[in-house]
Amino acid sequence: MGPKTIRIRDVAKAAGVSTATVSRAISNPELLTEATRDVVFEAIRSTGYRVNKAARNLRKRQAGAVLILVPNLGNPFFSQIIAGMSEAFAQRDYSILVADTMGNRSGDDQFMDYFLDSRVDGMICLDGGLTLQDFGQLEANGMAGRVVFACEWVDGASFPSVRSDNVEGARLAVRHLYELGHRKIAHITGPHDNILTGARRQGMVEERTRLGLPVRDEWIIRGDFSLESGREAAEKILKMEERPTAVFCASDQVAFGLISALTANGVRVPEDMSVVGFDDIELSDFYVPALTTIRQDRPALGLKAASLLLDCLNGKTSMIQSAEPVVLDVELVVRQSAARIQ
Amino acid sequence: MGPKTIRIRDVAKAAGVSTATVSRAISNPELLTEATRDVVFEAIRSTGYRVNKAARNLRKRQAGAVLILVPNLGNPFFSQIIAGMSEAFAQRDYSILVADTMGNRSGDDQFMDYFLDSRVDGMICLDGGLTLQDFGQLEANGMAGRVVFACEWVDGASFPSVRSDNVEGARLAVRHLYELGHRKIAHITGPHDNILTGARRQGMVEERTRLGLPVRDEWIIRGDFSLESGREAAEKILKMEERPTAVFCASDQVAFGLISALTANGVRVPEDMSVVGFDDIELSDFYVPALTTIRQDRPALGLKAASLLLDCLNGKTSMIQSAEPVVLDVELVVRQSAARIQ
DNA sequence: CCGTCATTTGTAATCGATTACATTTTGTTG
DNA sequence: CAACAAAATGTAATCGATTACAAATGACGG
Repeated sequence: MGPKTIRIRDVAKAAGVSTATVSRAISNPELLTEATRDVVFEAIRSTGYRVNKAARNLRKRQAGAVLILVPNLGNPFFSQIIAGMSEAFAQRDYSILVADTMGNRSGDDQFMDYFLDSRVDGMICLDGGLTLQDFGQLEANGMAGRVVFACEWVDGASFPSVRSDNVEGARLAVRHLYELGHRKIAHITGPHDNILTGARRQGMVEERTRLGLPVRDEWIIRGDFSLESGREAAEKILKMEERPTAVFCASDQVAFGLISALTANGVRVPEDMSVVGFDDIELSDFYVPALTTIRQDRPALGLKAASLLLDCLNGKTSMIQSAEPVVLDVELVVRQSAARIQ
Repeated sequence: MGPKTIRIRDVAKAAGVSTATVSRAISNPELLTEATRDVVFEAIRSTGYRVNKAARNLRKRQAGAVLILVPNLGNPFFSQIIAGMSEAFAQRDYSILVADTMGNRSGDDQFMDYFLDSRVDGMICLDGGLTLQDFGQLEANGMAGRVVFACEWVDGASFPSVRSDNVEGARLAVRHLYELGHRKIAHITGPHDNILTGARRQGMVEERTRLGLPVRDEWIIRGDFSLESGREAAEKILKMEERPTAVFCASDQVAFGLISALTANGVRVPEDMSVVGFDDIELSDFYVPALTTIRQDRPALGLKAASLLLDCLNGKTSMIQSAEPVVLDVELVVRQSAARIQ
């Protein structure tokens, strides 16, 4: 039996005041006389009191926690964003629950349970793969205004969101390759139902058209952001009758998979083929060759998403209204994986 | 404003029974007649009732959540372990809170707050950097028996733990290099105060001695598991008067940092220098060259740690007693970064 | 020194589920 | 069918903090 728990009542007794006063000392200190406040705080210290969150949450009808929904925790891109968010939430005394959807498109709405069980007050969704049906659910249960999207988003749904300028990122990548003399540029996309896939491909195609580059259907290869899909794409590229001289990949992981397989097949990067990624995860600077890529500002993404959600939860309705997505600038990071065409 | 919440009382009314019966239908269905059970479940379905976790937690004096304490969420090695755990906990209806210590050795015991605020019932600690003082705290607050260590651990403290066979892993690495003809083998360690650092270095040194290999102090280079420290180590190696022909790194990330910097300086891996890592994160198979490394079974680690903790929390004291650490086998994964000496 | 209003503090209801204990129902047996 | 045990269900206290409302205290002008 551990030391028996100290309730607010015990503190009240020790301080010679009512429980209401103790409660106020904690959450609205300005309501109290300096004298009482001091007495109460002293009592809190001497008893070692800590508020019981379960009781508080029950009474205040809130959970004191937020859910972060990630498509793949194993991907460092996401885990580093989370690291950023966690700070913002910890400061405001929210706990963070993390759930990995594992690309689970089986529509079991598991994330919904967190809301329905009142385990969380809000959610940051890093997974744009939610179906519109899920959204019906969300709104029907009055959870609109408690959800913020980060990185990904859902077309047609008007939740606050923070994202990088994906279209511009793709343009930057293509332009960079163009300036290095490349004309035959391929693209490995993300999964076909992903919203980022669309944005990045769109930017890529637009810029390619604008620059008057040749177009070949087979130069747009379907991937899924994963290492493995980069490897698979490499095989396709090696078999092409007209091989591109450069590839823009929808993620750094894809780029790694691609380079790894190309190298294994005797195609040197960047001498024989230039490669550009997207994300700029930490490893990109340490790959061989160091990866030229588009940087997303992960800390800013996490922080901004966190503060958007906090605003929503604290009734800053102005924020909720502004369904204008927050779009963060991206940046081309030039390293060694893309070179002037030989 | 949403549809007003449905309380257990509402279900009771709908089913024509008492709240106690409803509660029992949910948590001890075997106590009820099949008939009443059916009536209650039907009422639950028709009302769309969901238990309020805050109320339950308050009454049951538990939190329904566990804390996972990670030294660095950005490291895929950890995030992939978490992915494994999360499944085990979700099944048993526990939420997981994730906190990143960010290598925070400032002794602010932040993780303690989660317990004291009764936000979590238990913790899995992936960070062996806790000081003995922290442990005094833990035990003083009756939190022994609620903590499980995974991967890392703390010497002298007797918490249940799951870990890989680090010593054997290091031996395997050295032996492999030996068999490839290497005699001058260096080692880049983890941070000096880390428990894994000790185990891996010990295995390395033991095997080196056993095989009668030459010893040079400067061949043991201090790192900290990070990419950057691998890069720094490369500089030291390049300046050595007697350069080793192979390096065993305490983590895959270190190996990447090392290879990246060596390559940038014209030292080819594996032709001029062999490198072996530790962990076998997903990327290792996609690095250039693909990394020869020691595989830790991450899914098993996560799963085992999770079930150990669940056992503890559910009073399987037999488990708590057995302070014998669970040690999982490691495996040498041969790829391209270590080659026969030329 | 009193009345009025503002400030500070206290009392007790409340959040919603669980469970000890009490009561009723069912089943068994002589 | 009475008598009793076992099984099923109900009643109400409880977990611990918050807060609406009530009461007390203090300030101040006349």
